[in-house]
Amino acid sequence: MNLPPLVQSFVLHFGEMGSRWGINRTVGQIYALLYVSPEPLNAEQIVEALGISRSNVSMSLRELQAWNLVLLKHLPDDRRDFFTTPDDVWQILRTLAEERKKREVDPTLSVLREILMQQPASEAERHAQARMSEMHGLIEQLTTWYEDVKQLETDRLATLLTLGAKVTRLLEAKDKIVSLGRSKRTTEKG
Amino acid sequence: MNLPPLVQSFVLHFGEMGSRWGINRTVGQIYALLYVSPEPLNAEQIVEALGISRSNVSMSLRELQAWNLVLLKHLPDDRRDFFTTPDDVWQILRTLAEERKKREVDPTLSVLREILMQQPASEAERHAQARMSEMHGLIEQLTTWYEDVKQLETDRLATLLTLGAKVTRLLEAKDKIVSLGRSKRTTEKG
DNA sequence: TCGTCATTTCAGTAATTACTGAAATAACTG
DNA sequence: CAGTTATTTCAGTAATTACTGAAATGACGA
Repeated sequence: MNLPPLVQSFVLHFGEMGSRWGINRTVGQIYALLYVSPEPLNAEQIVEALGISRSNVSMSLRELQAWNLVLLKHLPDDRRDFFTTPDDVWQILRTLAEERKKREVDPTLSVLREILMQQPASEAERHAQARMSEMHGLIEQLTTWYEDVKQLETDRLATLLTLGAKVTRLLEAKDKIVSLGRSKRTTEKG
Repeated sequence: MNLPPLVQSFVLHFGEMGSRWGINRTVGQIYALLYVSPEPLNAEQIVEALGISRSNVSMSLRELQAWNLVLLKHLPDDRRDFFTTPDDVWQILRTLAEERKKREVDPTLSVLREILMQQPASEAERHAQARMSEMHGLIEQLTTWYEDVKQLETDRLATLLTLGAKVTRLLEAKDKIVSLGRSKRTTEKG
């Protein structure tokens, strides 16, 4: 591996993290490298930087493209492919969320729905379906929220995040008022 | 594998998904099985249900315990260990979020901080640091939000999710008012 | 059309990860 | 304490996944 020390630390870390996700070491490293590179890189440059085989780079780039995490660029009078990541980290986050949802959440939702359609043939199956239904409900609620916020432009999303707690406090205040009203009525009754 | 058909579908699906996460097939299957079981199960029951070795069950349960995804129970006059998952799916979600953060986000944050402390020795490193700093900022914003909302009780969290879009609409309304005010003032100046 | 360069494919192999069976440990009981 | 049962450990092996080098494909210009 042939990289400036700071870049190398970053690249190695992403390699290790890669295996902690579903993604593999090389894919993680290439992504990290592209992310910090000031210019788009071609396959040969990646080979040199990471010291891995040309074919491995080819396959890993293909995987990154499948994840939509990488942009393909071309320079005039040069028929090699150059790769970068989007500049905007919020955009990257969106892509990541979308792709993980597609791969990890959607299939589960559809399996759950399919199973919930079927007639339980025993008490055990009845109970299992009830549990799956709880899971299904939770996931639906989360994805509805996600579909909602993913539309937001970056600055609004940022505001929403910063607000996070404050919205909560507002809700708490509302709850207190409501419960005050309730206890007042209870008192009046008793 | 010796399970009612509906349960089996669910278990097999979780096994496959398992490998898509960092977790492995067996761990995923055991978790799914425990999740839908009406009663806590002991290791031997898991062996029979899934048709895997006793030692594999032992290791996989250990992993699930490391993730805090599983509860250990004891029956009176029985010294075997019985396992369940928490009843409350929201609690499960919280645990999952917390553990994934611990494993996937925190280490990255600390690597980023460490690198950002160092003096860049070249223009390439300077640029890399700038990129890492953007990433660091984004992750910090997300984790701050997360630390905030994870405190919420279940029903408040649910409300917050349901609200998601509406809060947004409120923000949009506020933006419009602000920008109206701004353009009015601009007009007055010109 | 041929030669060159860029990329992809893929069979073979290396590396890693998952799983098993046997033995060890641990926790109890008579 | 010896015997029984539950669990864990771990060396060996199976299975899976990652990676390589060589060959194939494709896309161009002469």
